[in-house]
Amino acid sequence: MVILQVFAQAKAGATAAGLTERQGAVLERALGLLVEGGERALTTAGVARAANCSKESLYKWFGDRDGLISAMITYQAGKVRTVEVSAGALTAETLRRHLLAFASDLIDVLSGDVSLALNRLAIGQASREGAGLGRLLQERGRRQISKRAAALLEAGRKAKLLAFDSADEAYGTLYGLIVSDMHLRMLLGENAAALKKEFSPRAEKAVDAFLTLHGVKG
Amino acid sequence: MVILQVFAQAKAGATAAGLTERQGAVLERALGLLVEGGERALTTAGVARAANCSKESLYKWFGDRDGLISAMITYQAGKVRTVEVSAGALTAETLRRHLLAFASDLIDVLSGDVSLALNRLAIGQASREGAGLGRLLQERGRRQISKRAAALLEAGRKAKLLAFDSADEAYGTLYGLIVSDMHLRMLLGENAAALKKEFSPRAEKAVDAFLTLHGVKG
DNA sequence: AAGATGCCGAACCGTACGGTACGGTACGCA
DNA sequence: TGCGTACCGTACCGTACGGTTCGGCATCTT
Repeated sequence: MVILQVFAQAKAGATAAGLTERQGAVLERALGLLVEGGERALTTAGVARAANCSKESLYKWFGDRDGLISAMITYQAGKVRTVEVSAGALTAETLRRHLLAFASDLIDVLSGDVSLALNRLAIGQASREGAGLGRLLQERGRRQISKRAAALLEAGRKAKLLAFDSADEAYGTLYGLIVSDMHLRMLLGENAAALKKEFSPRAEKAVDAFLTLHGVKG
Repeated sequence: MVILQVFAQAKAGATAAGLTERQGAVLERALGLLVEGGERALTTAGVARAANCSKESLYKWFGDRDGLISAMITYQAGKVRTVEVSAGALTAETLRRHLLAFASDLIDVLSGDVSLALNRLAIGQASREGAGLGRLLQERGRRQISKRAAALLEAGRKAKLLAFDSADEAYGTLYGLIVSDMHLRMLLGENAAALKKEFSPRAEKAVDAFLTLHGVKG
């Protein structure tokens, strides 16, 4: 059984990707620029100026602009960690609590400034260049969190508290119930804080609905 | 009670927005460019060349590049129509059939080339410029389809086939069950046809799940 | 002490884009 | 026949960006 814990740690993002601390700091500033002004603000000159480094160093470290962006994604992904915590036997109540925690963390992750900015960037470039950034973002970001959820669901099934055919499909149901169209609306520019405030209270209903669909009555 | 029917009609998109047929044709070409090459391909010179018109005319008709994009959105929205068809009394079976049709149409709309391209464009520009395009897209695109769904849900409640507190919330549940993360994955560049093929069969399960949650057993 | 390395800051280059201006043409109208 | 209007095609302008180059400085190594 797992519990999902999200925490941010700048150094972890850098060292996880085999980067100098200085390079991590540069990526941090680049992310700041991206969050603040979108893709338009993410110019090589702008990053160099904001990070007090030279463009020469940027190109030496990251190759080109796309390399910089890729590094930003992996760096950011390195900061978000999901911690596995084994616990005692799963009961209906603890399962529900874990699902609620997952829902809350999921909403937190999706509504984060940097997450939204990176998703916007990857989506904006998805048309040209065969979805490389999109795959990267998917791989480094969504994959882990969905793996955690799958593990939680699997534990629920083993404890005979949940019933479903496909864990992936069940996860899709859980995700849809929690997120609905919140993420898209945030990406389109709706006030993220307001939407988060609107959807957080619904998380409980979403979990209850999921348990109605897939819970084993006991 | 409503049935949702989606059809495309080029002329309707133009005249609905008070545009010349020629201007509609230009917007059509512009949409083609956008679908084909993403935002990078949507240059004023490129549109002029592709549509055999002069840049001068583009600026006279649409003001500037943003005006062109806005016109493209409203033009495209004008092509997608939801037709209200009144019918006889709603039964459990017809309600289910209508929900299934809605799910299918929703998946069709979200996975359409032009829809994806416009959503990518609006999302890419959501950071700068106070989400103007995003609001426009939301207003002209999502709003109508959600209104139709709300009407259907309301009819279901009136016929004592559905039970829910908030129609908006129920719609959110239905939407989440149908779409899950399909839309986002498409926007990030995953093969849209493959995803559509993956999610279409699930539509039935989604509707069944929705009826499990909100249906009145009879 | 002397070279090597790593980096900064600034200048530079080619290109591409948004927007404007202008000459030329087809068409409607008096 | 002459004039106005609307439009096309092209050339043009200013700017901004990605990427490269270079001079200079500070630190490290031998």
